[in-house]
Amino acid sequence: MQATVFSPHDHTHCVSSAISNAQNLCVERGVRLTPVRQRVLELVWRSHQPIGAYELLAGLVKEGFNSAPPTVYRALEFLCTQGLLHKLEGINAYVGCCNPDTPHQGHFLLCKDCHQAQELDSQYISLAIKLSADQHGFEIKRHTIEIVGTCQACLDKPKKLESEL
Amino acid sequence: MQATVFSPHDHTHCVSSAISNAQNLCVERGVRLTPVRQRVLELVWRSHQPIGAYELLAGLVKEGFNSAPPTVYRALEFLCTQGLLHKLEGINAYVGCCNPDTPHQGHFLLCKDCHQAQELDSQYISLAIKLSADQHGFEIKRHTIEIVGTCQACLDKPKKLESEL
DNA sequence: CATAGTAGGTTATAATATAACAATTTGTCA
DNA sequence: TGACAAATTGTTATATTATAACCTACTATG
Repeated sequence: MQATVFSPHDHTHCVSSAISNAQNLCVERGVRLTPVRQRVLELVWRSHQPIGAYELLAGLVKEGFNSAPPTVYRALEFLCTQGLLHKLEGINAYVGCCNPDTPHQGHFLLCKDCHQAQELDSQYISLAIKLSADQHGFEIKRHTIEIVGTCQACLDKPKKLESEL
Repeated sequence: MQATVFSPHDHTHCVSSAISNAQNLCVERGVRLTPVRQRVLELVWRSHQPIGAYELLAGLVKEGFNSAPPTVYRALEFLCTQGLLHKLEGINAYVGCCNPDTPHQGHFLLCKDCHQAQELDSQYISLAIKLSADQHGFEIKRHTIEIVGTCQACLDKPKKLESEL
């Protein structure tokens, strides 16, 4: 089985490579990965789960950044526009994009037990969507695919007892 | 081309048949389509676009129903649970389900010009999603598919002049 | 170093959603 | 029927998510 966010891995490495990748991309594109933006990106990547705007804001505050919502929302907007993050609409939370070099739409598996999000890259899903849209003469701008359920790791865990629920 | 919400049609008919269908379904299932619930369902169906909770609430108030948010959110929860409505997560709005008899997940085309939502029933999309999930040993509970773009009708309209934008 | 454009600071508020508890209605069965 | 349990709705308050508007500061470039 391939490595996923659901399986154990060295997450520190994920974070640092995501940041240096983002730095390179921003230079190439002539856009600025300012301190706030980079910090938000790091905070998202450090989180083992999709993370909400206000939780990110709390993280920024701890490090002396401005504490007003627009700060974090502006950074998030920039990062999403650059394809460095994806927003999960179903839960109002953000996750790092694994492959920001090639612009694409996020497809996600969201585990309702461990709350982790695995980004998919399925040509089949994209194709099926394109076919359906074409049948309706519909021109696609972007799409949101969020699949909620239980990941392999959580399925393998022993079931919780009633008393623990 | 098949009839869609994007093409002209007698919407009054859509509303009344949706309501009577809902009434039958609720009887069959032994659940109660109370006045508030039915009114919310009607308001959603009457709207030619996906409609938000607070706009629905305003509609309820006009007719003497209670004006507090829980009123409408409870009705929406009931209607979504019964599969009579779908929620569009990307825009926090609700649309009537065209086929509530057979429980299913909604797949939607959302036109960013006319703001109408067309529900799809694509086996290909469902299958592609199932395949991807299976590859990851992921057990699907539900999924959200929202495709944003421009519908056929809006593509056919003459482009707006700069001055009109 | 002027200046235009971009980014960030600050205050206020809008929009969306839920918690908690009380009151009422409905179904059911002794 | 009348009493009780369960479901529904009313009510108040508040939590959560997001943006508007306006001002200040930084940055790149000629």
